[in-house]
Amino acid sequence: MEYKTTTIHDEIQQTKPFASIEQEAIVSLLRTANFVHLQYEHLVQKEGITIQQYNILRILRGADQPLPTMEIGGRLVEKTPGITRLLDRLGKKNLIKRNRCPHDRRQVLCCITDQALALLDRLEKPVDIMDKTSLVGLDHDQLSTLLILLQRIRKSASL
Amino acid sequence: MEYKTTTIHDEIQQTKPFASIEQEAIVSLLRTANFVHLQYEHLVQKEGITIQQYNILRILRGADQPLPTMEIGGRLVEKTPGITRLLDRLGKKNLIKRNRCPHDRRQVLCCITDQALALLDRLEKPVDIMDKTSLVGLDHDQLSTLLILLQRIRKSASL
DNA sequence: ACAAATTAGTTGACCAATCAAATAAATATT
DNA sequence: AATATTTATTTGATTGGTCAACTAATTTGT
Repeated sequence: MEYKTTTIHDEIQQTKPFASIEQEAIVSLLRTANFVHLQYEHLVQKEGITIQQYNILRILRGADQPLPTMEIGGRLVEKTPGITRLLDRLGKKNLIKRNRCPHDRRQVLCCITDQALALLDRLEKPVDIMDKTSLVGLDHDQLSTLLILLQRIRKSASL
Repeated sequence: MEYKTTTIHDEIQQTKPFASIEQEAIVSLLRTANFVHLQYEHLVQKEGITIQQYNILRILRGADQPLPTMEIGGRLVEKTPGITRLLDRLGKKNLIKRNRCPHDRRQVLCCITDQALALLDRLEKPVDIMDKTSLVGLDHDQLSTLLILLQRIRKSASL
C-alpha cells in the first residue's frame, strides 16, 4: 500500500513515493528543523560565532553568575567533551573567561565577558525578528497545535 | 507580554519563560527533530554506519545504477566536499565502489556493493518499525496536520 | 583551433559532536 | 589515615560539516 504524498517529494527530488505517511512526516520534520537551524546559523555567523557558541553565551548571561562546565552541559543537550572545546574557542575570542573554583578545585567556573554581552545585545533584535518571520505562515492556533503534536512525538519516541 | 508555556520548560530546565510562542515552537521543533534523529542514529549504528552513510546507501540502491558524486550530493542537503569524504569512508568499508566515468572523465561513478545491499536489508524492518513507533502518538489526521504545518514553516522561512 | 569559462571532484583547514581513556580533586569506606 | 569511589574536566581519535583553493576535464566563444 502506497501513500500519496504532498510536496516533500519535489523538494528532495525523490522518485519513489514514501512508504507511509509516518515516513514522510519524519523526513519533513528533520528537513524543516534543518532548514530553520540554517537560518539562525546564518544570523549569528555575522557576529563570528556559531549557534552552539551563541547558546552557551545566552546561558551564561541568563545565569548572572559564573557557571561550572558541567552545569552548562546540563542545560544543553551535549556531552561534556564537546563543551570543553566550545569553551576553549569562546575563550580564544575573549567571549568568556575561566577560573578554577577555589572551593572545589575540580570545577572550572566560566563567566561571560562584557564583549560577549555587547555581542548578544547586537543579536537580540535580529533573533527576535527571525523567531517571528520564520513562523509567519502560522497563526496562534496553528502554533499551539504544532506544539502539542511535537510534544506528543517526543513522548512516543522516548518509550 | 509574557507567554505561558507548556512542557518544554521542564525538559530543558530553563528558568526564564519563552519570549513568545514562536520562540517556544522553534525550540520545540529543533529539539524534537534532534530527538528523532538520535533514535535512528542508534538504530543504524548497530550495523556500524551513520545516518548520513545510510542515506547515501539508500540513494544508491534506489537509483539502480551508478551515480556520480554530485548527483548524490544533490539529493542530500550537503555540499560536495562532505560527500567526497563520506564516500571515502563507505569505500573503506566496502559498501560502495567508485570508478571514473569513461564518457566524462571528470565524473566519478559510485555504485553500491552486495555487502551494502545485504546491510540495507537487515535494517529495513527495524527502520519501518521505528517510523511507526516514533509517531505512535499521532493518528492519521494529526499526521496530515503536522505535514501541512511543517511545510508552511519551510515556506515562511525561505522568504 | 585555442584561450576562457564552466563543471566535477579532491584537499586542507577549521568547527563541532561522540566515545573512550586519562587526570585530578573531593568524598566515602574500611 | 589510607584506599577506593565518584565527580569534573580534559585529551585523543573518528565522523561529519563548511569554506576556500586547487586540479583536471569539458564546453564555449571568437
